[in-house]
Amino acid sequence: MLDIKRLRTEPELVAQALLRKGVTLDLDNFQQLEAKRKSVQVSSEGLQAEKKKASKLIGQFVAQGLTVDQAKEKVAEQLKDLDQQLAASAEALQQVQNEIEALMLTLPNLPHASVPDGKSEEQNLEVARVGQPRAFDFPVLDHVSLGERRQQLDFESAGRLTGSRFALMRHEIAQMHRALGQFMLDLHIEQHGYELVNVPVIVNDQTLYGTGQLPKFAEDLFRLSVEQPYYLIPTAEVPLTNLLRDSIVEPEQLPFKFTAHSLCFRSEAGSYGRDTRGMIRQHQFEKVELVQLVAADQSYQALEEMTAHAENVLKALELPYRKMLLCAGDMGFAAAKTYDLEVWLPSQNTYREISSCSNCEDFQTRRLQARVRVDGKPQALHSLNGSGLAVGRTLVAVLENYQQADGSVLVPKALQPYMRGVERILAP
RNA sequence: GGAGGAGUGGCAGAGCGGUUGAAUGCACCGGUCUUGAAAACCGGCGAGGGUGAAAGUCCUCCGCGAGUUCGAAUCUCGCCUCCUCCGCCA
Repeated sequence: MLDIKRLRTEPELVAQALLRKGVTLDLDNFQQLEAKRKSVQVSSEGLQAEKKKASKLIGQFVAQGLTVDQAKEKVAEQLKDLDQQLAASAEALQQVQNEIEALMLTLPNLPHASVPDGKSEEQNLEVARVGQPRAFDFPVLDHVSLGERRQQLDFESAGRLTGSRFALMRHEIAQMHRALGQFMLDLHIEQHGYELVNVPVIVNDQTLYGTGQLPKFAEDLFRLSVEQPYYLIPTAEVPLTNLLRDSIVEPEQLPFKFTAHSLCFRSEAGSYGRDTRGMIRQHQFEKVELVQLVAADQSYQALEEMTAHAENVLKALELPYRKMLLCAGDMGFAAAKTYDLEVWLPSQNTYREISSCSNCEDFQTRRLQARVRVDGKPQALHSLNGSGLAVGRTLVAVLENYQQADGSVLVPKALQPYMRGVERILAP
């Protein structure tokens, strides 16, 4: 959530920044609401103060020896009509505040100054290109053909067991998938200094409000049909970032660096017809997530580091990729600055997103009340999240980039220790 | 699932209807003393929000939500979490 104080003090600036994200803020409406809120809140709190005083007065009289009825008699004049006014005033206040809150919840984070203008992914900026796409002297297969040829990728069974956009992996492909997750976790724990966390994949609505998935993006989530407001997580970012909710930490505890390997669930509403073939876009997938909670003045350095941590996975697996700086209009709701990593997919002859690393600044932590004590005063932390990496898409990239003419797939050197030394899978 | 018990500030722990945002201790910060440190002593020390140029001032918060009352940390109801015992279970 945006800082409402900023909206009050520099509304034009905020509106301009929002425009870069493609959001038009009705300033007149906002300022009207604010004016109303101010007057109603001042009078409401004034009435409340009056009532408190009167009640305390009764207490004093009783302490001096009057009976309760006598005491009430003495302040009856003051209390007259107060209740009615107060009730009306409190209700009015609640209503304006609800309206303002509802408005605030729809506003995305502001883009950082270093983020380029742009409406969609066409305006994203390529900032680095690493590795050379391999030249193939045979017709390349996509991962679906590679996997189905040996009955190790089975979308038909998954479709029967559940429905579309689910995958079933077997044997060597299932093993490689598992190995990838373990390999990534170890890298982040041992080389990059992250703490391993095993998170629940079901969370309540409050948690999803904290990171900004609710209320705006409810249709992207799977909600459980139980009495409680329980949802499947769309990413481990949700539980990891919420770990520091309602807490004030000491500066020396920073930075918090969490990693988790989890299942992720997305309803993918509104993406019918996109990436329908294969494992690129699934309702259920695995991801190794990186989350950092850092001091406000450290977050942009942390973003560079965290992106490098994700890149190190691709480098270790020797997968060609490029690093994109997202333009303002293509960024997510909570992000102030985002780098996407896109891996080369030979079958599509293009780069496809495999990681997204964002600095959310204090957009999430403000709601979460995740703070650090600086000079005795609580200050909102900055939160960052990044995929390190999406495991299913990494599997796709390995299968396709390491494929051989006979339909087999070489195992990347770095992955072999995680597959008991196996050097090749899907051999004919 | 059944039966009991408990949720108060960073922690421990009082308060169980009246000027209580909350005693006391520990921790923490500042000071006195000391060559220095420790001890001792003195003082300070929750969060969120409103208003104000500021000093200040006001509101809210004792797990969460309703209710009773002029007044609730204290009473009533519902929910959540944790602990103990029984049952079931991976």
